[in-house]
Amino acid sequence: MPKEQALKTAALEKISHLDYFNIAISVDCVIFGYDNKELKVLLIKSDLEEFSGLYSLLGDLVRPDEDLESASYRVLFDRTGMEDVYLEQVHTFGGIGRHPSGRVITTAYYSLIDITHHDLNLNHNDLHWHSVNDIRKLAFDHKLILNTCLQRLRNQVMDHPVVFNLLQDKFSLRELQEAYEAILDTKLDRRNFRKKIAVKDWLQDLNEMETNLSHRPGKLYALKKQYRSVSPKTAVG
Amino acid sequence: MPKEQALKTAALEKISHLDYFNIAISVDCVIFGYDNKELKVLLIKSDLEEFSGLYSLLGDLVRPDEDLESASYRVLFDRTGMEDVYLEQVHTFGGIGRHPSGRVITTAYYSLIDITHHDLNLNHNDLHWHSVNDIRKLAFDHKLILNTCLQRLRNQVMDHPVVFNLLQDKFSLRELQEAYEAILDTKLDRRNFRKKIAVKDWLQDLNEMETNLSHRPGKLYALKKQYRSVSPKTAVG
DNA sequence: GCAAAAGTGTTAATCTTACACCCATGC
DNA sequence: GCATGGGTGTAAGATTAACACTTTTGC
Repeated sequence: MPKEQALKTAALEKISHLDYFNIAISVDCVIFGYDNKELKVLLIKSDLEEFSGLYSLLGDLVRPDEDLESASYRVLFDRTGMEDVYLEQVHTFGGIGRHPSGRVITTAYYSLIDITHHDLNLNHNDLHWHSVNDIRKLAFDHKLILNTCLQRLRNQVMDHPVVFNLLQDKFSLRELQEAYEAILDTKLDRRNFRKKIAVKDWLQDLNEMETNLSHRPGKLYALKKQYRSVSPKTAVG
Repeated sequence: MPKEQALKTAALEKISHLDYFNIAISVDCVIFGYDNKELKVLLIKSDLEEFSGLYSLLGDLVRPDEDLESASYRVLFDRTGMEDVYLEQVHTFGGIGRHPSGRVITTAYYSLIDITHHDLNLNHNDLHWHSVNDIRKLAFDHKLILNTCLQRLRNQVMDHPVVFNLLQDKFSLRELQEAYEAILDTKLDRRNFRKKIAVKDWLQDLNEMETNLSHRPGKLYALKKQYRSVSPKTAVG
């Protein structure tokens, strides 16, 4: 059994044997990526017997000396090697029976990362990117958590410059539109999309063009510096 | 010292002496009311020495056999005597130093109640309704929690039929508009407001009129039955 | 020259805002 | 009859949605 799984299971078993008044708190990260025109989520094979064969989100218990955001960044860094990623708290799930090893309340975060980033380094054989649309069943209540986070993401993309976190630094408007279409699971009109994005004034024209294409290349853009924020505006919904 | 305060303090002190790995989880309820054209929030004098003289939100530790919503409903019922109130989770606050007695992570809920309801029975001398606009400083990080919940409430009122939870069953459009104005802290145009509400089709015309007024009485309305929901749509933001 | 995608503007429909007059009631 | 708020419609402006043709590139 790989080292960090052993650690996690041990910690949870310890908790399930502590006195009745104990409640553990964890964070779970819904790590979204984007590839091949599909929205992906990073999952790991569940290490619990009850869920054998099922995948689960990446999470861990919160340590006494770290706040929730730090715990989420730690999970992200430990699993992906990436820092400075976009992360936002979504909801806390506290159902009594949600964890088979004992009472565990979990706070869900969603995160957006560039799946092609050089720093990305999946440190575990059982970590895989799954197409969000193909996911049927997950361990624990993680399908509900995923759905809740996906809904939140969809509610944000038109008002906040977050989709860019899924893309490389330079991108064309086509790539951007396809990312929006993957997230929203819908087709968008090209002209209207471009107008809508132009009005928001999020983009910097790089005066560069795409290369190595078998068709007319598009202009390349980057997100303006002032919008490249790791954390969202103060906790709101 | 009143009984339930003693209980809460005792529980927290116990936790602060348990081993380092312990984290307690609580819920805090931002209970909004509406009176005299002002948005109010129910607060209690803090029972902690560190915060003497300050008010705090109503909260309690989560018990091992109840989920987060149940804990919030319990706090609400114990403090106000009211059941079936509107309640919605907003955010979880987990900063390391946020509670002087030890590590306490708290999930914030906001709630809307009819301040004139017969069942309302504030069971404690130190419980008071405070105008949201007048609140400067609260115990713990409760000012931040209040602001976060207020922001969430403001984001919801135009899209979801929640304001009605602050009003009596029968209300005039003027009363409704004044409640919106109190929440949004802004003046609204009467004709435009009525059009906007009419389009949503939330209201049932009761064919009754206001009485005992020194001016022309308005029609009375009620929220249509299908919108009288205690819990919001499944956890989203 | 053909395939593929880039780039671009107009019109109709919808939604939002601003704004003013007459009416019903209690005193 | 006066004070107070109830009730109502319209026009201008802003936003959104639908829609098609020409251009550039690689092959």
